[in-house]
Amino acid sequence: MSEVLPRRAELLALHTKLSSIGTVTAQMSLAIEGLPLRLATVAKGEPIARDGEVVHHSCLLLEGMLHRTKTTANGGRQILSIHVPGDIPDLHSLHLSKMDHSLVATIQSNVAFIAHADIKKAITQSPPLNDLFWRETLIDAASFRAWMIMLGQTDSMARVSHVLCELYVRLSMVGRISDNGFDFPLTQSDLADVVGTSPVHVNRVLQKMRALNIVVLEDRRVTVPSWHALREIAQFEPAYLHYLNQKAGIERPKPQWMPPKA
Amino acid sequence: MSEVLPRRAELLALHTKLSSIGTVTAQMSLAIEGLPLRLATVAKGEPIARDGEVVHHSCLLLEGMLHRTKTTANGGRQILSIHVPGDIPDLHSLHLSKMDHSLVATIQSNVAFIAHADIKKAITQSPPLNDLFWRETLIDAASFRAWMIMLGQTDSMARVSHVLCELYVRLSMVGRISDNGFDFPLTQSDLADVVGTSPVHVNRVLQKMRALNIVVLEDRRVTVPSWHALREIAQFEPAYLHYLNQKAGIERPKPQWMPPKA
DNA sequence: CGTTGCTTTGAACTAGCTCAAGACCTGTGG
DNA sequence: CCACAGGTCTTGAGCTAGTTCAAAGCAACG
Repeated sequence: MSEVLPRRAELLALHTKLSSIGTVTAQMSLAIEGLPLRLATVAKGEPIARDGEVVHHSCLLLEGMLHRTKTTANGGRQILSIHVPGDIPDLHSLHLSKMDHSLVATIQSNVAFIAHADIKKAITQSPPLNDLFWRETLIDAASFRAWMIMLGQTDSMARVSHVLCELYVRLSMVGRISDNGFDFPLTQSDLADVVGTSPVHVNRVLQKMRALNIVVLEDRRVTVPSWHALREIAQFEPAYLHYLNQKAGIERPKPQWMPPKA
Repeated sequence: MSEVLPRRAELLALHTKLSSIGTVTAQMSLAIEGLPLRLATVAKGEPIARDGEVVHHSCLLLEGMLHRTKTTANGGRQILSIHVPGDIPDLHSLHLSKMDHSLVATIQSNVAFIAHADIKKAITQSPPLNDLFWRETLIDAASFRAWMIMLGQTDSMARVSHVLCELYVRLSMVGRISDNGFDFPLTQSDLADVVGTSPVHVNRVLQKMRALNIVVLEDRRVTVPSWHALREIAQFEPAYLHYLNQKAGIERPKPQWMPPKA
């Protein structure tokens, strides 16, 4: 991908992610290396940032899965996004420090907290890094737009397919796809709160997709026997993810990078 | 709002908008003043930027209304956002130059195009302006999240209410509310593509709301007899708009600023 | 006046919901 | 080793919010 790999192993996923959406020069790499990290492990279900809270750091996901969620006054819950290693799901808090939703660990995850002050110092020193981080938050927004379209315009099968397609592509960029599938820790109820339907209905949709051999969700793992069919049902067009590698996600996405064995 | 008013009349709405979401110093004001503008009038229905196109300028809305829209492969259409004077709806194209949706004039509108190169120069010279523009795009994203919640979790009456609440608040910030209402150029079909239901159903919802005297949409104009009731139905919480004036939108929002008579 | 675009109405239909119960699995404590 | 509790998945059956199709009413405009 890029010439300069980070010395710190924790930063590999971030580096891969940033390289997939922009150019990471040696100088930018250096600026990133210099960021003071506070490593932490977050247990499944634990909040990292709460709705309404004012935060002074952002959170880089190293390993595991996070999601953003908002509970409505009527007891509903909408999951707003799902995050994979290399993501900084609350980077927006840099300029919007009061959270308007919660960030939660989907499974036990390793994260690195980075103080806003340190990020600001780094991006002031490196304008290209400022722009790349900004771009990252803009792609985030593009993803919201894609989810709005899925929620507003498509039926439940297409919605489920869209979410799985997007995850497949994003996980493949950071080398988390194996055997045509990936670990998927959400319950069917959680998935219902992603796609805006009832858990019962999600169950029936998943059964149908399983029967059609399009996608199999079993034992917290998604297997995709037919990428073509899945993509077709979702009408999935990965352009909105704005990866530099144009072809990413149109054919069955190949893992772009392999994580080193622990 | 702020001490320093722009000398150029075109920039009033922008200045008001920026002041409502952040601090605009004299120096920032100067940097904005220096931006070369290309003024233009766009006819109703005309695209300003097309899905898939690569753009090299952004568009400041001076007067009128714009909306972002995406047409799906199955012939569906989702309206992603509605824009009021002072907005720069495609500011994101600064770092995401390939459009993943279209920007269209809802009615005949006056706009000012600003070249990306000029914006980049201005925000490089003024880091606070960089941050304020970034913040603007982040609030945009927050709005998408709010719409996702409305689409995923609420019934059609709440959806319609939400959209009207948000518009009411945002228009009030730039002084476009009069007689407890505002001009609303969307047809019922357009509104259906905002809230993700059929036009027929929007019609019935509007009739019900009219009967309950919550909101009256007639002759391209929205009148809100009961802000309290409207807000209640939408469960509208304007915190996500991240206005500095905390109270904006909780009580019936007062026009924050009055446009000068032409 | 005739066309065009928007709104309104009716009536049949359906995707997805709710409620409720049973099956299954995993971990915990006795 | 068993029993039980709690979470998840599955199934059935009746219900409802919203859809589709088609037609009619109503402006505004040339």
